[in-house]
Amino acid sequence: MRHWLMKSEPDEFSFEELHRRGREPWTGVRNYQARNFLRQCEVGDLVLFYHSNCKEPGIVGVAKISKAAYDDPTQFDAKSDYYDAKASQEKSRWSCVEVSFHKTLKKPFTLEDLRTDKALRTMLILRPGNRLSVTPVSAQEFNVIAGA
DNA sequence: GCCAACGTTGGC
DNA sequence: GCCAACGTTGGC
Repeated sequence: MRHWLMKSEPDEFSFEELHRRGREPWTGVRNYQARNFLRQCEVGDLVLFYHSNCKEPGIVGVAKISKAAYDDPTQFDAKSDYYDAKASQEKSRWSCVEVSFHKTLKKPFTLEDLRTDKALRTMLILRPGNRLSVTPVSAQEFNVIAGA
């Protein structure tokens, strides 16, 4: 089993919203590196859910991959913000997964906490200019943040 | 709203 | 294939 970190702007889609809905297709990823990570996701993998672009950026909960990668339907939808004119049903460019609510952290693990913890120095999310919305996380890093 | 650090696009 | 221009992300 692998572990991941996924970013979302709470104004767009928050962890609380995922809690209410139970499960949600993770669509709209339009970066090749992030897409390739999505394609490596397997059912049962655990996901750190990170809130970005907000008052207190950080990890607020854990989600679980409930469906492995499939063609992101928003790429074919001309009305979608994520429409990609260069994609077609025959030539899909983008993938999505489905995530499910797993658990809420008792206390958010803030960006400041991430930077302070020596065991987390190597996390991709902390690299300057890292803007990937999906990144792999080691089991050790995962456990530091979300407990055993 | 600013700006650094990217990724993408397209002319050549 | 190079690279300048442009767009986006995300912390502050």
